[in-house]
Amino acid sequence: MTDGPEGAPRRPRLSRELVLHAALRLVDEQGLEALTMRRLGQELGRDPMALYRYATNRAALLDGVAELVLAQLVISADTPDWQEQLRRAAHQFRQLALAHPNVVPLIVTRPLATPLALRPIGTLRPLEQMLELLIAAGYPPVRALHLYRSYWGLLHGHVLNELQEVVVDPEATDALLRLGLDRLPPEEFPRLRGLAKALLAGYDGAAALDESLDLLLNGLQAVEQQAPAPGSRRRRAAPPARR
Amino acid sequence: MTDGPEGAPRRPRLSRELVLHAALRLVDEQGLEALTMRRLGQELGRDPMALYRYATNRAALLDGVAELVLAQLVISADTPDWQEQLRRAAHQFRQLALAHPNVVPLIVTRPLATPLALRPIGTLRPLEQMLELLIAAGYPPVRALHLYRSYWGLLHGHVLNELQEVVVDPEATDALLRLGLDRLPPEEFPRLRGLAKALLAGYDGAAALDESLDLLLNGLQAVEQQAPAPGSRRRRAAPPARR
DNA sequence: ACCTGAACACCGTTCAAGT
DNA sequence: ACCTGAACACCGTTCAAGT
Repeated sequence: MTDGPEGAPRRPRLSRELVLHAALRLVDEQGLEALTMRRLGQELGRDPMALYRYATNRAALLDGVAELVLAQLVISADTPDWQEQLRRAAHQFRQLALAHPNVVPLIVTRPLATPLALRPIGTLRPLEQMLELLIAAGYPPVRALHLYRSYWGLLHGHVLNELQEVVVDPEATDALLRLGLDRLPPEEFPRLRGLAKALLAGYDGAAALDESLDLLLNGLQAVEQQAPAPGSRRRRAAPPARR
Repeated sequence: MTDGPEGAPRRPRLSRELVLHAALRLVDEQGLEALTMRRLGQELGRDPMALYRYATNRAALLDGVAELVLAQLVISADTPDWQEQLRRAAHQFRQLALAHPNVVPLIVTRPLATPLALRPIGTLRPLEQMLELLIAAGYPPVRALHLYRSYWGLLHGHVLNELQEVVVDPEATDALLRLGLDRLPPEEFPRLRGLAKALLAGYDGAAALDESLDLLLNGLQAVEQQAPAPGSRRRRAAPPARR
């Protein structure tokens, strides 16, 4: 830690944290494919082989980056209003995705490669916290698990949707979009072409996320009313703050 | 088929279709990272450089593979019951995902790299068809677009969820899962550890998808009832065939 | 004009050789 | 015992040299 009294400059002692933060920076700034052992080593002023002390693999490096972002998500269970808590976590997740768009493919995709119990611990913590939250709200554990899956699927689906709307150069959007649409045969794509204006208008991601959450929470409530209700105060699911 | 009267064996004339089908097979059988220009060339008995006639890029190859799968999805608009149609398309999409799990990362991820109007045409066709379907059902075009996004996000979220549950070796699942769960500190992960049985029990993907669709369609109906309704017959959104 | 394949500038990872 | 870096077996893509 003391970095060595007269250690070479720009060569702080490595650590897993330091390596992963450098990896995240590389991904944020230059995209996923810029994250190679060799470039990361160079970024840190080390022999690329040194990195294998902190990640057994390039795959482990990717997992680590995803974990670094996901671990910032906190779902606290010690709150009276669990629905509001889910809503806040959802918007927090959305902000993380917008802040690290290049990491989103990792977040949604890496779990496909690893059985749940073997995933990086930082990605399991939000799951545990959400289970705790829902169980504290009165849901039986198995039902809490199901609800967690719906919620998580919703979040993944949403950010994938929203990030598709982001265009690198908003200046060129108009021309680019029209160019692209003009490429489509009019007789086969009348509807899509007709929606050019709406597509250009873009997408209010926060509002769309709230709408999806409304659906989920309202749907839950509907189910509760005709089935054994999961305790906790009965409360409208509609969000308090709409735009 | 005829393979050329006396063409060299194993060297049928190339075409974009043939190249992409070979690429898909490679991905299905050996995973995404097995799809390289060189291995694909070898698979086809050609110089890898020959492939550049049919795909300008490895990225274009990836897009082509995703398109090949997605283009199998058909949303026909000429049916009386549009909700049932959405439901069928959703299950069709699920089946495609299960049939080509290695392609799913491409399907959910590649659109992030390309503006909508410039995507492979085969991936835009389902969008156009769904817009047609919803507009025929009475939705204003812009609303149809929003609904499409929710629906699409739901599908992506669902298959990502479901594919996480697939375990390569179901024989070893039990041991592996317990091993993994035991790795987690009990005091920090009591809920997750307590759900071991439920996690082992697996996941009824078709049922979960239907539940999500119920939520979406019921939620839609709820909105309609308090806003200008989108024409078309009023009908319960609950699915006809449940398990 | 078209096609081929040598060459370039990279990769991840292993492992022998050094200390 | 630890670390280093040479070496291996790959990559995608360019482009000059052939036809």
